[in-house]
Amino acid sequence: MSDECCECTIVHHTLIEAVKAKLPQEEVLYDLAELFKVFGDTTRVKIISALFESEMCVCDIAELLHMSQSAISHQLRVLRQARLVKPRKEGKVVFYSLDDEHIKHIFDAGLEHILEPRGANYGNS
Amino acid sequence: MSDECCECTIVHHTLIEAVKAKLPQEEVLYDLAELFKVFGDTTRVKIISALFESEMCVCDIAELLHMSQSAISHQLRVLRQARLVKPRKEGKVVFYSLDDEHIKHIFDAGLEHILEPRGANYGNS
DNA sequence: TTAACATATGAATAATTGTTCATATATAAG
DNA sequence: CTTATATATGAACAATTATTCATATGTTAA
Repeated sequence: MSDECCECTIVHHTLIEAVKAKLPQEEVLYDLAELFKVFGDTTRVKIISALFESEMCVCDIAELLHMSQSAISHQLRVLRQARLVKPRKEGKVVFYSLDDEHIKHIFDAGLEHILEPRGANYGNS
Repeated sequence: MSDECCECTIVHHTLIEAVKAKLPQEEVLYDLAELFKVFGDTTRVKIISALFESEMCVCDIAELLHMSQSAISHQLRVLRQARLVKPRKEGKVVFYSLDDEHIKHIFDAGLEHILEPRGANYGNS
């Protein structure tokens, strides 16, 4: 609980303890980061975006995004493992669709931020 | 618009064109992925989570998360560039706070998915 | 069974990214 | 000015990750 990790001396200990007490469980924050990581790739965002419109087979997605079947299949696995998409098998063909409506919420919440008119730009120092 | 990139033959061209017409602009999807990428790191998720409770200085955050000032400062830059946090300078000390309420929406939408009771697990094939 | 095809997956490679270390900048105090 | 301190940042390194290539699995049709 002391200053072992931080070389500063102006530390607001009371505040830190108060915030620490309110932080969600470590595991929840880890899982949350893992989830957002899945959304943090253009290819996967495109796949999700496409599946908002319609269920699609692997082949269609590959064609739509001009990417290899293998690349799409690998990404679908990541999306499956995050429970974002679910497969439906019909003969040789596997159709993927979105697993639940939370995905739309996450997506739209992100869009809100992206499409917001920009004020001061803090990015360039 | 043909099969150059996909070795499959069962391609639903009509569907693909329909979906393609409805996809958001390439740039929007790219920016969206970039935004989620920022949320896709445990350290940054923890910082954001902490700032929900209170504005904090760099030093406090470093102490809270048991990390170096440098590491936190680097991550705050990423968050700044994504317009997720904003700095407030007070003498030598810089206090950071969340830039807008969209962040809470994104965060909560992610939590919805994380905390949902799990049904079939598609992840392990 | 064999051939054809849609999808999945392991290994390798290239690119991206988080942290550390050293150091720079900026502000306050002496 | 000089010193001390809070924060920022460039470079290097380690770890992670997306795609490609080759191949495996599973299903249909002959």
